[in-house]
Amino acid sequence: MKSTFLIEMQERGYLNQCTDLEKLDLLLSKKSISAYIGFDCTANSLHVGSLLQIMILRLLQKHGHKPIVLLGGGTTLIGDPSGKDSTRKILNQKSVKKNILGIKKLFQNLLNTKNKKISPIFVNNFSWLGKLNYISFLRDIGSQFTLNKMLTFESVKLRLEREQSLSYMEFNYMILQAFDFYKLFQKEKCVLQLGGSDQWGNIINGVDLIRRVLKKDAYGLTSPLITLSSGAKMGKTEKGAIWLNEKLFSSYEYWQYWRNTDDRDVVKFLKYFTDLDIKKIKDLEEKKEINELKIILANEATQILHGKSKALKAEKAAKDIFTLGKISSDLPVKNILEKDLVDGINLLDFLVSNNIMTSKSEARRAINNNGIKINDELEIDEKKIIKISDFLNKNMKISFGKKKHYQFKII
RNA sequence: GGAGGGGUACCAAAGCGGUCAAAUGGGGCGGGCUGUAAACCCGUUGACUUCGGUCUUCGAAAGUUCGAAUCUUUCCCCCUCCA
Repeated sequence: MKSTFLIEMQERGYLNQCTDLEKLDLLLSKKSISAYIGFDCTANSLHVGSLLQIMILRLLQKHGHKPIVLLGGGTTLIGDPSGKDSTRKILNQKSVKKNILGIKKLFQNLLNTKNKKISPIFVNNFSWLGKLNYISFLRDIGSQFTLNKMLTFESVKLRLEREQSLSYMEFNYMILQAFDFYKLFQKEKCVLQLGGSDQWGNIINGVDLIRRVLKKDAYGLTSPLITLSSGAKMGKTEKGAIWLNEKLFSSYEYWQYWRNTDDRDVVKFLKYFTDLDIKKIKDLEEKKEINELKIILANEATQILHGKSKALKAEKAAKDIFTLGKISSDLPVKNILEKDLVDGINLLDFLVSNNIMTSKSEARRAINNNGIKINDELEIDEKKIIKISDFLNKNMKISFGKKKHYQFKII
């Protein structure tokens, strides 16, 4: 391989399948190109499950290519059936719009927006899908797809085999995604679509469409599905997703997520989710002890998403809490109004309203299981009222279990 | 289109008139051990509660009954066999 982008893709283990690796390599080594990845807008933030795709966009920039971030404002209204064995609920336009704003904001930190040559282009496929004319779309694009072929795709086959219903609407998803690629090829000279391995079917449809209608070459490249050594899916703790948006998942929690990586996954994740180069990772692997590696992983990963100072703070907080066993001033802080504390706040309500627990029953259970600590002291009274006196120098720490710590400050 | 089997909590799966907020396993959460890991052990796992209970949940709706996840009817969905 000649192209530095593909070489690094391979080294890091991002490479799964390509429509034509040799030709693509030749093209990439000769000139700078535009490549796109589509993101579903089913929530107002992305979660760790999308992180690998984001890392690939970053890598693209690193090697001088231009990323296109396609926000699926149109396709999210339809719902991609790939990899799902049942129809998911359909969002309305308003929430999709809101989600797009949230997701777009994430990319500001994650991608290089300063260097004009490689700064990302954001597109929303609703801008063309939203005004399609049904008849002409069927004639121009629909005619290029045969049912015979469409029925052979994994996403379709799976549903049909299991006799799970697949609506006509969802069945069209792959055509819409193919059309996206076609549009971007025309509008932005985008010659490459990237995606997870579950997108393979959708991607080759786009490549085919471009070849057939425009008689031009375009390429598709997929990354492998990440599985954890424990067998679980990446990105979800069962309690909830690991969100990238700091409001949903604080930088401290994010740091902890990586710090708690399974031993067996650490090196793999260093390659996947940090900017450290491969040599450096090999070197670290030999020289550092596993827990040090985890800290490096947590620092690097947090830095990419939340910036260096947040990463350092998270590390410092972890050190204070776990190594020194003291209350840390570097935890993210939530402010509490002094006037709200005058009458005191019921602990159960406090835990729920600050998203530490999802229900009062859960909070009761946590207390009964010796899981709640206030300022590092076990709290066993579920009727406890939080008062100003629970704050030391206007600060209070609540811990749930050994790992989750929350800091509150009176203002 | 015909015949049979089935839809139970996050998942799998038992229950088949009251003792059922529903056995068991997996998963989750908390505790212990440890290295903030894995493995293992213990506890816990619908919501609200003045801790007496109350409310919602066994595909959907209606009904029988003092009482239904359990019986009846209709509907929806899945599986197997036949056409």
